[in-house]
Amino acid sequence: MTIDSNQKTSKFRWGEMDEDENDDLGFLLPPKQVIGPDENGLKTVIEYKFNDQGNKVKITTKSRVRKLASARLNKRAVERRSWPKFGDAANEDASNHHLTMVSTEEIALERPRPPGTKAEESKGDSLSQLNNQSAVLMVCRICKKKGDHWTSKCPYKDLAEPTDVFVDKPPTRETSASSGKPAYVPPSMRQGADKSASGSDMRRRNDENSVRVTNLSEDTREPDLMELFHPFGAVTRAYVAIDQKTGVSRGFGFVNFVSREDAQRAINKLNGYGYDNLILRVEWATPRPTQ
DNA sequence: CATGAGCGA
Repeated sequence: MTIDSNQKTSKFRWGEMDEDENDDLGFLLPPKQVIGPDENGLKTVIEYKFNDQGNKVKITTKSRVRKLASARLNKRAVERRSWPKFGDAANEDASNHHLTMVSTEEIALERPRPPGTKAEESKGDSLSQLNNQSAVLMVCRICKKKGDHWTSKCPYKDLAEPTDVFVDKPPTRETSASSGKPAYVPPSMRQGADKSASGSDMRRRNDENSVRVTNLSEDTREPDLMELFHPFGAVTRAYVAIDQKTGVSRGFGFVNFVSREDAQRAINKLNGYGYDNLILRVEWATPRPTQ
Protein backbone atom coordinates (compact mmCIF):
# COMPACT_ATOMS: atom_id res chain seq x y z
CA MET A 1 0.00 0.00 0.00
CA THR A 2 1.32 3.40 -0.89
CA ILE A 3 1.12 6.47 1.26
CA ASP A 4 -1.15 8.05 -1.33
CA SER A 5 -3.82 5.39 -1.13
CA ASN A 6 -3.68 5.53 2.66
CA GLN A 7 -4.42 9.20 2.55
CA LYS A 8 -7.20 8.65 0.12
CA THR A 9 -8.84 6.07 2.38
CA SER A 10 -8.61 8.27 5.44
CA LYS A 11 -10.25 11.25 3.78
CA PHE A 12 -12.82 9.19 1.91
CA ARG A 13 -16.37 10.32 2.53
CA TRP A 14 -19.42 8.92 0.77
CA GLY A 15 -21.16 12.24 0.38
CA GLU A 16 -18.18 13.85 -1.30
CA MET A 17 -17.12 10.93 -3.44
CA ASP A 18 -17.57 12.69 -6.77
CA GLU A 19 -15.85 15.86 -5.68
CA ASP A 20 -12.92 13.95 -4.24
CA GLU A 21 -12.41 12.06 -7.47
CA ASN A 22 -12.37 15.25 -9.43
CA ASP A 23 -10.06 16.86 -6.91
CA ASP A 24 -7.56 14.09 -7.35
CA LEU A 25 -7.29 14.70 -11.07
CA GLY A 26 -8.10 18.36 -10.90
CA PHE A 27 -4.58 19.42 -11.78
CA LEU A 28 -5.15 17.97 -15.25
CA LEU A 29 -8.06 20.31 -15.90
CA PRO A 30 -8.07 23.99 -16.88
CA PRO A 31 -9.04 26.27 -14.00
CA LYS A 32 -12.64 27.33 -13.44
CA GLN A 33 -13.54 30.63 -15.11
CA VAL A 34 -16.13 33.09 -13.87
CA ILE A 35 -17.21 35.80 -16.33
CA GLY A 36 -19.47 38.62 -15.36
CA PRO A 37 -22.03 39.39 -14.24
CA ASP A 38 -22.25 41.63 -17.32
CA GLU A 39 -24.42 44.75 -17.69
CA ASN A 40 -27.47 42.50 -18.17
CA GLY A 41 -26.77 40.68 -14.93
CA LEU A 42 -25.72 37.55 -16.79
CA LYS A 43 -23.01 35.52 -15.09
CA THR A 44 -21.10 32.78 -16.91
CA VAL A 45 -19.18 30.01 -15.19
CA ILE A 46 -16.97 27.69 -17.25
CA GLU A 47 -15.52 24.62 -15.54
CA TYR A 48 -14.04 21.36 -16.66
CA LYS A 49 -14.69 17.91 -15.23
CA PHE A 50 -14.20 14.26 -16.01
CA ASN A 51 -17.40 12.39 -16.81
CA ASP A 52 -18.21 8.75 -16.01
CA GLN A 53 -16.19 7.53 -18.99
CA GLY A 54 -13.16 9.48 -17.85
CA ASN A 55 -13.50 12.00 -20.67
CA LYS A 56 -12.81 15.66 -20.10
CA VAL A 57 -15.98 17.79 -20.49
CA LYS A 58 -16.53 21.51 -20.45
CA ILE A 59 -19.48 22.74 -18.42
CA THR A 60 -20.80 26.22 -19.05
CA THR A 61 -23.36 27.60 -16.60
CA LYS A 62 -25.14 30.86 -17.20
CA SER A 63 -27.17 32.46 -14.44
CA ARG A 64 -28.92 35.73 -14.05
CA VAL A 65 -28.02 37.87 -11.09
CA ARG A 66 -30.83 39.96 -9.65
CA LYS A 67 -29.22 43.23 -10.39
CA LEU A 68 -31.48 45.65 -8.52
CA ALA A 69 -31.78 43.68 -5.33
CA SER A 70 -28.08 43.01 -5.10
CA ALA A 71 -27.28 46.63 -5.75
CA ARG A 72 -29.59 47.69 -2.97
CA LEU A 73 -28.20 45.11 -0.57
CA ASN A 74 -24.63 46.05 -1.33
CA LYS A 75 -25.32 49.68 -0.71
CA ARG A 76 -26.70 48.93 2.73
CA ALA A 77 -23.92 46.49 3.49
CA VAL A 78 -21.34 49.10 2.57
CA GLU A 79 -23.12 51.58 4.78
CA ARG A 80 -22.93 49.18 7.72
CA ARG A 81 -19.17 48.98 7.37
CA SER A 82 -18.86 52.54 8.58
CA TRP A 83 -20.75 51.79 11.78
CA PRO A 84 -18.64 51.83 14.91
CA LYS A 85 -18.11 48.40 16.37
CA PHE A 86 -20.33 47.54 19.31
CA GLY A 87 -20.70 44.82 21.87
CA ASP A 88 -17.83 42.40 22.30
CA ALA A 89 -16.53 43.33 18.85
CA ALA A 90 -15.70 46.83 20.10
CA ASN A 91 -12.82 45.41 22.14
CA GLU A 92 -11.38 43.40 19.30
CA ASP A 93 -8.41 44.28 17.13
CA ALA A 94 -9.62 46.92 14.69
CA SER A 95 -7.32 45.61 11.96
CA ASN A 96 -9.36 42.41 11.76
CA HIS A 97 -11.80 43.58 9.07
CA HIS A 98 -13.47 40.25 8.48
CA LEU A 99 -14.45 39.76 12.05
CA THR A 100 -17.49 37.63 12.67
CA MET A 101 -18.00 36.60 16.24
CA VAL A 102 -20.38 34.91 18.59
CA SER A 103 -21.32 37.33 21.30
CA THR A 104 -21.17 36.26 24.90
CA GLU A 105 -23.09 39.33 26.02
CA GLU A 106 -26.18 38.73 28.10
CA ILE A 107 -29.18 40.28 26.45
CA ALA A 108 -32.18 40.58 28.73
CA LEU A 109 -35.42 39.80 26.92
CA GLU A 110 -38.52 41.49 28.16
CA ARG A 111 -40.84 38.82 29.47
CA PRO A 112 -44.61 39.15 29.47
CA ARG A 113 -45.57 40.49 32.82
CA PRO A 114 -48.85 41.06 34.58
CA PRO A 115 -50.39 44.43 33.81
CA GLY A 116 -49.78 47.06 36.45
CA THR A 117 -46.44 45.65 37.56
CA LYS A 118 -43.38 47.76 37.21
CA ALA A 119 -41.11 47.24 34.26
CA GLU A 120 -38.14 48.68 36.13
CA GLU A 121 -37.46 49.61 39.75
CA SER A 122 -36.49 53.14 38.82
CA LYS A 123 -40.02 54.03 37.82
CA GLY A 124 -41.39 53.59 41.33
CA ASP A 125 -41.50 57.29 42.11
CA SER A 126 -43.44 58.39 39.06
CA LEU A 127 -45.84 55.51 39.58
CA SER A 128 -46.75 56.54 43.10
CA GLN A 129 -47.13 60.11 41.89
CA LEU A 130 -49.59 58.86 39.35
CA ASN A 131 -51.53 57.01 42.03
CA ASN A 132 -51.70 60.15 44.14
CA GLN A 133 -53.03 62.12 41.20
CA SER A 134 -55.83 59.66 40.51
CA ALA A 135 -56.67 59.58 44.22
CA VAL A 136 -57.23 63.35 44.11
CA LEU A 137 -59.38 63.04 41.01
CA MET A 138 -61.46 60.32 42.63
CA VAL A 139 -64.52 61.90 44.24
CA CYS A 140 -67.58 59.91 45.19
CA ARG A 141 -70.77 61.49 43.89
CA ILE A 142 -72.86 60.12 46.73
CA CYS A 143 -70.93 60.96 49.89
CA LYS A 144 -68.58 63.50 48.16
CA LYS A 145 -65.63 61.87 49.85
CA LYS A 146 -62.41 62.48 47.97
CA GLY A 147 -59.71 59.99 47.19
CA ASP A 148 -61.36 57.05 48.88
CA HIS A 149 -63.71 55.26 46.50
CA TRP A 150 -65.71 55.63 43.33
CA THR A 151 -69.47 56.10 43.35
CA SER A 152 -70.12 52.47 42.51
CA LYS A 153 -68.14 51.39 45.56
CA CYS A 154 -69.73 53.83 48.01
CA PRO A 155 -70.79 52.15 51.26
CA TYR A 156 -73.87 54.41 51.32
CA LYS A 157 -74.82 53.61 47.75
CA ASP A 158 -78.06 51.80 48.58
CA LEU A 159 -79.35 54.14 51.28
CA ALA A 160 -78.19 57.36 49.69
CA GLU A 161 -80.74 60.10 49.19
CA PRO A 162 -81.20 61.11 45.58
CA THR A 163 -78.46 63.38 44.35
CA ASP A 164 -78.97 66.53 42.37
CA VAL A 165 -77.47 64.73 39.41
CA PHE A 166 -79.90 63.50 36.84
CA VAL A 167 -80.18 59.73 37.20
CA ASP A 168 -83.62 58.38 36.45
CA LYS A 169 -85.74 61.51 36.50
CA PRO A 170 -85.82 62.79 32.94
CA PRO A 171 -86.09 66.53 32.54
CA THR A 172 -89.34 67.52 30.96
CA ARG A 173 -89.35 69.54 27.79
CA GLU A 174 -89.33 72.89 29.45
CA THR A 175 -87.20 75.91 28.99
CA SER A 176 -83.75 75.66 30.46
CA ALA A 177 -83.09 78.47 32.87
CA SER A 178 -79.69 79.47 31.59
CA SER A 179 -79.86 79.41 27.80
CA GLY A 180 -83.52 79.93 27.02
CA LYS A 181 -83.47 76.92 24.68
CA PRO A 182 -85.35 73.71 25.30
CA ALA A 183 -83.25 71.16 27.23
CA TYR A 184 -82.33 68.12 25.22
CA VAL A 185 -84.16 64.93 26.11
CA PRO A 186 -83.00 61.71 24.48
CA PRO A 187 -85.69 59.98 22.40
CA SER A 188 -85.85 57.00 24.74
CA MET A 189 -86.62 59.31 27.67
CA ARG A 190 -89.33 61.34 25.96
CA GLN A 191 -92.93 60.83 26.92
CA GLY A 192 -94.52 57.93 25.13
CA ALA A 193 -91.19 56.27 24.36
CA ASP A 194 -91.19 52.51 24.24
CA LYS A 195 -89.17 51.71 27.34
CA SER A 196 -89.07 47.98 26.72
CA ALA A 197 -87.46 48.13 23.31
CA SER A 198 -84.45 50.38 23.18
CA GLY A 199 -83.33 52.59 26.01
CA SER A 200 -81.91 51.06 29.12
CA ASP A 201 -81.31 47.61 27.69
CA MET A 202 -79.48 48.97 24.70
CA ARG A 203 -76.46 50.33 26.50
CA ARG A 204 -75.94 47.23 28.58
CA ARG A 205 -73.16 45.18 27.17
CA ASN A 206 -74.45 42.12 25.47
CA ASP A 207 -72.87 39.36 27.47
CA GLU A 208 -75.45 36.91 26.31
CA ASN A 209 -74.27 34.31 23.84
CA SER A 210 -71.12 33.96 25.88
CA VAL A 211 -69.15 30.81 25.20
CA ARG A 212 -66.56 29.44 27.56
CA VAL A 213 -63.52 27.77 26.03
CA THR A 214 -61.36 25.61 28.28
CA ASN A 215 -58.28 23.47 27.77
CA LEU A 216 -56.55 26.14 25.75
CA SER A 217 -52.83 25.82 25.35
CA GLU A 218 -50.80 28.30 27.34
CA ASP A 219 -49.86 30.39 24.35
CA THR A 220 -53.31 30.78 22.87
CA ARG A 221 -54.21 34.45 22.83
CA GLU A 222 -57.30 36.46 21.94
CA PRO A 223 -56.45 36.82 18.24
CA ASP A 224 -56.18 33.02 18.06
CA LEU A 225 -59.64 32.65 19.58
CA MET A 226 -60.97 35.26 17.19
CA GLU A 227 -59.52 33.40 14.24
CA LEU A 228 -60.93 30.12 15.47
CA PHE A 229 -64.45 31.33 16.23
CA HIS A 230 -65.25 34.11 13.79
CA PRO A 231 -66.08 31.74 10.89
CA PHE A 232 -69.25 30.83 12.79
CA GLY A 233 -70.54 34.39 12.93
CA ALA A 234 -69.88 37.88 14.21
CA VAL A 235 -67.83 37.77 17.39
CA THR A 236 -68.15 40.73 19.74
CA ARG A 237 -65.38 39.74 22.10
CA ALA A 238 -62.67 37.17 22.55
CA TYR A 239 -61.02 36.99 25.94
CA VAL A 240 -58.28 34.82 27.40
CA ALA A 241 -57.98 34.65 31.18
CA ILE A 242 -54.50 35.71 32.26
CA ASP A 243 -52.98 34.87 35.62
CA GLN A 244 -52.43 38.21 37.37
CA LYS A 245 -49.28 37.10 39.14
CA THR A 246 -47.43 35.32 36.37
CA GLY A 247 -48.96 36.92 33.30
CA VAL A 248 -49.49 33.58 31.60
CA SER A 249 -52.73 32.21 30.26
CA ARG A 250 -54.89 30.29 32.69
CA GLY A 251 -55.96 28.02 29.88
CA PHE A 252 -59.51 29.22 29.40
CA GLY A 253 -61.30 32.08 27.80
CA PHE A 254 -64.58 33.45 26.53
CA VAL A 255 -65.99 34.28 23.16
CA ASN A 256 -69.16 36.31 22.71
CA PHE A 257 -71.32 36.10 19.62
CA VAL A 258 -73.84 38.53 18.25
CA SER A 259 -76.25 35.72 17.57
CA ARG A 260 -77.05 32.82 19.82
CA GLU A 261 -77.42 30.53 16.82
CA ASP A 262 -73.86 31.21 15.68
CA ALA A 263 -72.63 30.55 19.21
CA GLN A 264 -74.48 27.25 19.29
CA ARG A 265 -72.99 26.22 15.95
CA ALA A 266 -69.51 27.11 17.23
CA ILE A 267 -70.09 25.01 20.32
CA ASN A 268 -71.28 22.08 18.24
CA LYS A 269 -68.35 22.23 15.89
CA LEU A 270 -65.47 23.23 18.15
CA ASN A 271 -66.23 21.30 21.33
CA GLY A 272 -63.80 18.38 21.27
CA TYR A 273 -61.84 20.02 18.46
CA GLY A 274 -58.10 19.43 18.50
CA TYR A 275 -56.15 22.69 18.79
CA ASP A 276 -52.45 22.98 19.60
CA ASN A 277 -52.29 19.29 20.60
CA LEU A 278 -55.12 19.77 23.09
CA ILE A 279 -58.80 18.89 22.88
CA LEU A 280 -60.86 22.03 23.32
CA ARG A 281 -63.91 22.18 25.52
CA VAL A 282 -66.44 24.67 24.24
CA GLU A 283 -69.73 25.22 26.04
CA TRP A 284 -72.15 27.89 27.16
CA ALA A 285 -70.71 30.12 29.84
CA THR A 286 -72.65 30.88 32.97
CA PRO A 287 -72.95 34.66 33.15
CA ARG A 288 -70.57 36.52 35.40
CA PRO A 289 -72.07 37.50 38.77
CA THR A 290 -71.11 41.19 38.49
CA GLN A 291 -72.44 42.42 35.20
C1' DC B 1 -58.61 21.43 36.70
C1' DA B 2 -60.81 25.74 35.09
C1' DT B 3 -66.19 31.04 34.94
C1' DG B 4 -63.00 37.31 32.60
C1' DA B 5 -60.58 43.23 33.52
C1' DG B 6 -61.25 47.71 34.00
C1' DC B 7 -63.70 51.63 33.32
C1' DG B 8 -64.64 56.62 35.76
C1' DA B 9 -65.22 62.56 37.40
